Amino acid sequence: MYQLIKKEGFARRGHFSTVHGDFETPAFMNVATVAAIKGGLSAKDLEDIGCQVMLSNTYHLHLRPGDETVRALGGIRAFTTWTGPVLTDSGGFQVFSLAKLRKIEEDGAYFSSHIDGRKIFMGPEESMQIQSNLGSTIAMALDECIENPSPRDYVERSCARTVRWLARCKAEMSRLNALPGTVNPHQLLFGINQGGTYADIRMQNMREIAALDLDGYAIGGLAVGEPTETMYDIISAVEPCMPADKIRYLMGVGTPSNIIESVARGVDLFDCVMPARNGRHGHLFTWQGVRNLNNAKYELDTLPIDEECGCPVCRRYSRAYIHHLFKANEVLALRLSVMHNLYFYNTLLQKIRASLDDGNFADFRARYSEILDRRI
RNA sequence: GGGAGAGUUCCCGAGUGGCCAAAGGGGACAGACUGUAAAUCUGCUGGCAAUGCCUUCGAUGGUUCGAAUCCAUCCUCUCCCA
Repeated sequence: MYQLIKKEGFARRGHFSTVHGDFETPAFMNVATVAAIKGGLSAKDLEDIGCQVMLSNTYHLHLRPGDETVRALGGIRAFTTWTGPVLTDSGGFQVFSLAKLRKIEEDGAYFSSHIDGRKIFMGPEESMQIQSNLGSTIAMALDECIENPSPRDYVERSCARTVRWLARCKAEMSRLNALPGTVNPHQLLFGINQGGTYADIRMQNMREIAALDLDGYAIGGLAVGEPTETMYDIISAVEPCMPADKIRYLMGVGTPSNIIESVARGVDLFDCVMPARNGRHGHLFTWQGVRNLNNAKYELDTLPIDEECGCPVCRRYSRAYIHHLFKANEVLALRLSVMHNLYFYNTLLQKIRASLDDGNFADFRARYSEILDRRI
């Protein structure tokens, strides 16, 4: 499934093959939490902006429209018409982000639905069953994403429980894949490394889950409160413990610079809401840095968002026009901005891959890592 | 011609003697956002040598220790009756 093509330092150029199509790594997954990219983008739009993998969410789709409904409609891919690979997150991040609405016990997490308040239970088996119904290419194990910083004893107990959950996820996934009528009988399962900001816990946890021989491994629980340098240090500490022949996914990260720096530390796969959310809020990523198109200085600016960008938005519209759309509160502002930002992220990863192919990733990193996050 | 009412800081609008540089919206300006409870949230919006001072609530004059608030006149606008 994962094939390592080439290395430059710790950075890895690879290829990942699935029953729903292959993708090149390092790769960025475009986040469609509720089976739609917020801001008004469709599966067709994803094709137009260079998306390789779409990501959706177990918790959200379980609540609405319901995973049984998605299954009845042929699975998430048929439902959305996205024909490529799909990764579904397990609901583990909602254990973190909906902390005020949930309670964690050994069997799983109890939520109060953020939509109508009704009680939801999601344990490892339930998460796997929902993801099986969604029929994604890759399912994520149910974990607890712990906020940083957290007390060491809590992190140790939480990690131990997440490992127990992981074993249950693996068993349940095997059972579900073997059932007749399963939407995707070849559904893959990725495990998730946790351990907060404690390098030794992280490393020990990584060795434990590596022993389960899963289809891929994620680093979770980063970019949730700790300083960026701490995040980089944790990645570097965990990396030697990760199986070299398995894909590595850094969950929920990050800024363009975070991605370049994480590739440099051995990460293959990313996802982040930032390009979509910040785009909706007027922040546009460019090869010179980040522009806030809400700013008054763009009122009469006839240039495209990014003169170096070849996206459908930059080929046609001016900063002044999109600035106006934001001021006028038009949904087109969101759509155009998210489209540009996702194109930028997908292109960023494409350029990273090209630089690895050419053996000059170090040059690429030196040129862009600093400037892409700065505000202009 | 007769009667009633209204004019507040960029806009709408609250405020009827001190706690008022003046509530609350809107707009403007700026910031945040990292496995999406987010088309959201936060800050700011008279001036200054700034724990204070100055200018400001249609205009002018007055009452008062003190006026956006009370009185007089004027200006402008709205509504009703002729």
